[in-house]
Amino acid sequence: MMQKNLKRMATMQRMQVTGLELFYKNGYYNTSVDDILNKLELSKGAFYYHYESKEDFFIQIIENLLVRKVYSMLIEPVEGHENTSDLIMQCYDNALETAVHNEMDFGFVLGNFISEFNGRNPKIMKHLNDIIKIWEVNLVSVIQRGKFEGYIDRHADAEGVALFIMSSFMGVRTLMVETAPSARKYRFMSQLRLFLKSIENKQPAV
Amino acid sequence: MMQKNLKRMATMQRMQVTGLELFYKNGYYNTSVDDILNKLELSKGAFYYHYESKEDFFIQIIENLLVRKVYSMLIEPVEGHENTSDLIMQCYDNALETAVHNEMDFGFVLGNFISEFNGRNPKIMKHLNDIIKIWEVNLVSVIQRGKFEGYIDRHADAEGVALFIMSSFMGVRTLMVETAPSARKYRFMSQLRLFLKSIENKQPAV
DNA sequence: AGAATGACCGACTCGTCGGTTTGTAGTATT
DNA sequence: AATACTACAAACCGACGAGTCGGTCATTCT
Repeated sequence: MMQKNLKRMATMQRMQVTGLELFYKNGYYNTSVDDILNKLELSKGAFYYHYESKEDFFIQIIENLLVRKVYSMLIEPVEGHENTSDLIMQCYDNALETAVHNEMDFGFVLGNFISEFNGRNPKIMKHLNDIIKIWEVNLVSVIQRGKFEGYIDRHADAEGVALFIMSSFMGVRTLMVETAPSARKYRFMSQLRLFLKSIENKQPAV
Repeated sequence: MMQKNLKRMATMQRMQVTGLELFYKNGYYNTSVDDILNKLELSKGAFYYHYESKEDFFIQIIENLLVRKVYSMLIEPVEGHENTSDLIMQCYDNALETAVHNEMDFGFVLGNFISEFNGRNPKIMKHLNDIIKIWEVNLVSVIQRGKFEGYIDRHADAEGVALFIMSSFMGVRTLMVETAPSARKYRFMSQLRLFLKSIENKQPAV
């Protein structure tokens, strides 16, 4: 009976992975359940045996895949105890690198879905916003800690800095989709570095 | 015979204005031609008398409405000869204010459509990208001029700064859609001010 | 007045998509 | 061996949406 459950979960997992891939590529409303099923060579019956609806399916994708990916790509990497702005730089440099190679980076996936569901599906929006909040809260606390540990200027506004970083990151991803992603990444990172330098603590505790 | 043309253009204009409104609110693929027609109390026949297809209709909206709005909201306001960063601040402060009141601001409209059409409709993407390019080229040249006129540090990377401003603006609009738009606008503008201060010319020519 | 044309109506086609229902091969249970 | 349940398959339903088409009616031209 553990075997049973394993099979069930394997199929659901396959559906979710392919689902996220297609939803990301074509948009949620532009991807039919059949598109996903065809790719997996499964039938409608299989889908509605495991999920209540397309919406339910998508929410499970958010909870199972999106949340974890955002965690591992945008949250965990900045949680070390080294110099705060170095950590942030490395994290976002890395995240943008996946974008250059046209892979899914999950900060952008998030931004895409938010603009797709905003004002259209409050239920899904709530789940997406929860992820944004987790990201934001974490970034704020990382910056706060940077202040305590002497890396960041004590006068810096942690909420403001976090918002600015998140905004510029999500925005540059939109601008990288068509034109010279690699050059734009480089330019963007240079400016982000300047910005982070400007809020570093000038008289670090020795 | 001029009367004729006037009637034609009036109807087409009404369709486009309502079309943009609904496309913005619900997305392009999520808005049916009938939705627009019902709101205007017009029929399918009227629509396909004036436009070849839904796509043709949308492209005309871009050329007639979007381009001009971006011009008047994001390009013209920064073209004065006062202090460059002041002009930029005022322009984006103003653009975000419309966002706070849930109106259409056209930087965001642009970002929304880009993420909706990216990878799905190359033809429309081309038109949207053209607007982005116009915006970018203009912002770069404004910063260049700011350097010549002594407002901006000569060592600043104009392309980088422009990209950073555009990115952060488009990004913060996404983050303003659900949570505390007014507070986020304030925080964002503070950080933008800091960033612009950091590239101002420290020894202005007297 | 009669013909032509511009602007529009509304019914219809044809395809798509979310969701339902019925059936069934394999596996586990009793 | 009979039963029941899991994990699907396949056919189907109703809606909705883009685009078509024959027709209408007022205005303009001749």
